[in-house]
Amino acid sequence: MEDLTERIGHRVVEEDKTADSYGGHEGGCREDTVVNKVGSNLESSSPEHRNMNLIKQVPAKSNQEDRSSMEPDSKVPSSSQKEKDAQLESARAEMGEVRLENLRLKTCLNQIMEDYRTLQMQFHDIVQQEEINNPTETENNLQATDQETELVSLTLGFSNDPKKDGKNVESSSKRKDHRVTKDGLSLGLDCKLEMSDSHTNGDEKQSPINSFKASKVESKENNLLNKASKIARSGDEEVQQQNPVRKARVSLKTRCDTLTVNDGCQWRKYGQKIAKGNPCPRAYYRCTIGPTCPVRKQVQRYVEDMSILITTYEGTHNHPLPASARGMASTTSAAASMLLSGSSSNINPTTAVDLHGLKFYLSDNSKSRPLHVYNNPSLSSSSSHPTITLDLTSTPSSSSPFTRFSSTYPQIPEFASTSLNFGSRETNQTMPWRNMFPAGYGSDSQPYLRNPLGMSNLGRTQEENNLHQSYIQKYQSSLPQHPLLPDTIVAATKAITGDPTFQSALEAALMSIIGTGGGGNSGAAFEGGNQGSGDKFVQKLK
DNA sequence: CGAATTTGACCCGCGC
DNA sequence: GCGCGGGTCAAATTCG
Repeated sequence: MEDLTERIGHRVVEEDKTADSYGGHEGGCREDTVVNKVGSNLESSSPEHRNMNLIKQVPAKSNQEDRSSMEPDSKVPSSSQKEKDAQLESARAEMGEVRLENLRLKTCLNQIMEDYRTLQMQFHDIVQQEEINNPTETENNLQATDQETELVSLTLGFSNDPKKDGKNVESSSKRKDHRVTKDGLSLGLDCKLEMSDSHTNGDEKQSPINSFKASKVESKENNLLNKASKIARSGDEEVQQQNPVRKARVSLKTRCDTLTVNDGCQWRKYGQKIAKGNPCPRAYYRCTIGPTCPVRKQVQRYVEDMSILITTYEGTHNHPLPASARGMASTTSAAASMLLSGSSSNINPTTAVDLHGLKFYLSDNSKSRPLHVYNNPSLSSSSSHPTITLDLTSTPSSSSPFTRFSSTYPQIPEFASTSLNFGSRETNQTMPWRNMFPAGYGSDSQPYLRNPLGMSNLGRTQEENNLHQSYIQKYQSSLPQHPLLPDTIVAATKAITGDPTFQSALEAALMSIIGTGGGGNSGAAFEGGNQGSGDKFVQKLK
């Protein structure tokens, strides 16, 4: 457990290296494909990787020479010919290894997909059974039995709120769990918030499904949440009144020349505002895929680097998402789940782990404010909006705001927040997610952010969570300990990774970012030939 | 002409 | 209580 992040970091780097050599589409690429992929990677690769790619090119090229040029000279081999032969031999051996590796990857991927489908079917069975058992959903069902609560275990919650008493936590978690049971995999963080909202607004008779349909009113209700919470009530509601629901936000920092990153969703702009401290206006968007979708996003240029776009997502989609948007949705909801449950674990608030270039910053967010409070005073900071920031820019360490965050945080603890920095020092140029949001990026064909499990932790059933846990444990036990990490880091990492929500968030984020060939994404290789990375990574995870 | 965007007004929370 | 700033609304405008 303790070195999960270390291992993941290790693997990401290793993956980065191997990705080029395996090239991989769908786990079964041919050698010429390797050459093509490698070639296409050259522009974006770092010098190290370029070299590696060139090395890997040799076998494939020589494979053709093998047939065409080798035969005539075979009877009178010169010294140079011997060298060539030796090269060819080694190349062949290497290719054989690659073939085997591809085969293994293929098998592994198929296995994972099979497991996933099985799980999905099991989940649907459970949902259907429950619907049969409880044909009419009423508020009574919201007071589900403990058994049912155990069946669908979610790690999200607001237990980090010191004011919240146990009773409220329990009752709210029951409602949340129930909601997820009924609504399926796509639900996440804000579904729970919505439940709380509707509950707060006295909409207790509304079933989760009905609340879905009737959620036209919901956005209004969200707006009026605080107003409504002022109305005197009894019991849980009174407690809730004292503990306004915190809406988690997920910020993405990306380099992007366009007005907004294309995340696969349809957005309608509903407002724009010049915020203090940033000459660039902040735009407000609402998801329009579902007419009642509560998801919103804010888009603003980063004041210190106008080429960086900060996109802040809030809420969870309450409708089926296009494939191109699923990865992002699962990543953001997983990150949000990590954020909301993060402070419940004993995390050193200054924990920052830099693992082979993949940096993770986690902090206690009990008083969290958006990280960009440091970097961009113009963005909002509200204690009711804990924010997790995923930095997908390639900012070097010297100018990385997150590096500054890491160093300045202890002096300004109230600005606690959580960030995952995917912009790394050494490997920025080659990280597979680096080009996630290039300018002018196609709208519906994004191969990025595929989650091979097709879900985040948010919508998991107990069985799925169990599988997930064993998956993580198996994965962890198969890896060596990192000898270089200081004990403090290891201890901090242990604390962090001990949080199952972190695990799932990390898994979802990495998986979706790296992408796989599964889940209807057949043939859609990651841009820049990193599909092989995903396959290999999946195999290693397995 | 309908949909999307723009933009000024308004509401609300927070700090002083 | 007041002012400030973030967020949202909705009428006006633009776009396809």
